[in-house]
Amino acid sequence: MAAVLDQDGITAAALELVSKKGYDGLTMAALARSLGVAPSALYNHVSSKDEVLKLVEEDLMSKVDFGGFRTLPWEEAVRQWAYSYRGIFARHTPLISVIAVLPVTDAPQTLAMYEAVTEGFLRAGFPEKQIIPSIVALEAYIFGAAFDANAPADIFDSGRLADSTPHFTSAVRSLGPDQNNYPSDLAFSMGLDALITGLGALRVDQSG
Amino acid sequence: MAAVLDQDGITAAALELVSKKGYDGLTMAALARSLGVAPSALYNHVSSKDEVLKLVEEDLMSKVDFGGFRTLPWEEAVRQWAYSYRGIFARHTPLISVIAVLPVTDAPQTLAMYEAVTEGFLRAGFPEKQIIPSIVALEAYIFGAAFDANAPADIFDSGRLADSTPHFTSAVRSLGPDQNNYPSDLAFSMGLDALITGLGALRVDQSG
DNA sequence: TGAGATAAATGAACGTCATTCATTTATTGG
DNA sequence: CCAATAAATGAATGACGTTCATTTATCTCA
Repeated sequence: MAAVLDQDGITAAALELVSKKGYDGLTMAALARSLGVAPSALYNHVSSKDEVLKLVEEDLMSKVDFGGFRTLPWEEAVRQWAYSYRGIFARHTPLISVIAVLPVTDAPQTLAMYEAVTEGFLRAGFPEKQIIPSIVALEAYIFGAAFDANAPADIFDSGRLADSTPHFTSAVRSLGPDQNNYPSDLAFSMGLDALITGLGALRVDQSG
Repeated sequence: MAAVLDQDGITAAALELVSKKGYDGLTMAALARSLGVAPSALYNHVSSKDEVLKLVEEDLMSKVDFGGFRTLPWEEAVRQWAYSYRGIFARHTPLISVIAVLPVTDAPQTLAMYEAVTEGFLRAGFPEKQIIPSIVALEAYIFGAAFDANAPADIFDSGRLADSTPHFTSAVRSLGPDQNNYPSDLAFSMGLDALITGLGALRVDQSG
């Protein structure tokens, strides 16, 4: 029969659906409808909805910018990579629990990213043994920050319990004229700087 | 009618159910069964399954150990808090996407924690404006690390693509005798040290 | 050219969920 | 003691992922 469907098409349709309706709107039925096909037809090309999520994840990984590791100083490369990584997955947080536990074995785009990042760390003078833990630590931070990026502005509103949390409430108010001012971007920048400084100290050769 | 049910009982039953069957086993039907009640009866005490998750989350928050902020040097207090926080939520990752976006307004335990942590930061000499972003950054890292803690040991197995990712594959192998050795704990420790060092530098008065 | 073999799409069906609602049951307050 | 109320029931609903027997179209090869 004429192949109306393939994994690339499914991936593209899933991405478009997610961007329009969010992850709640990503159902097998909706996905099939957007492809003009019956839901059961999808199962000739993917084994489950989980596989659809993996396909989407791999596609997103290919969009993460790790090019700086070839051209920029290590600190700048990490920063560029981290911002790009967080920016992409902030809009795809439901995938994070999938990625964080997903073996890279069948994820070529993810592997390509790790290879480039590892090379960058080597060039920057990191001892081989420190590289994977450093990347893991950075990724943990990036994933956590991606969640944060979706928090509502009033997430730290202590409400009627403000009286019993005076120091916290005051610290929140100190952030800006708005009573509730969620500092997701500022926090990301601060923590990233701290990580870059702290991890950078592990380098043996600081010339990279 | 005799109140067989209340929010505390529901929370306790949900926690026990999760510890025995995981979050897949936490269904409204299973929860009701464990309480000897019909599923619909739950809705007299909680408005939705999401509220059950929020109740569980608050209960877990009360178990996070932030006592060090009253007694230990700032670095040690942060370390203790972070380890406790990660240890608890590593077994409850499905809650993380809920927490990260949940306003603290109706979460007294969470607020209590923030108040204590904020006080610790103040005592340690942090400028008020830096405190919330620092806590947010630490929390992002802790949440991301909680996901990591559940990764399988072979998550970095590059499989048949090992040849095309030589530096990465070698870096993974350098970690230990096991071919695939996932360094979740080591990574957490390294990143946490880096964050503590980097954020600690923001202090004005280093005596705390 | 024509006859399988095969890959792909269909539609009906299933089981699992969370959730709703009319009804029943037990307790409490006036 | 009665009425109001809080709480539990069981049946029903709709959404969802997934399966499967069946049909349909294309490809291969004699």
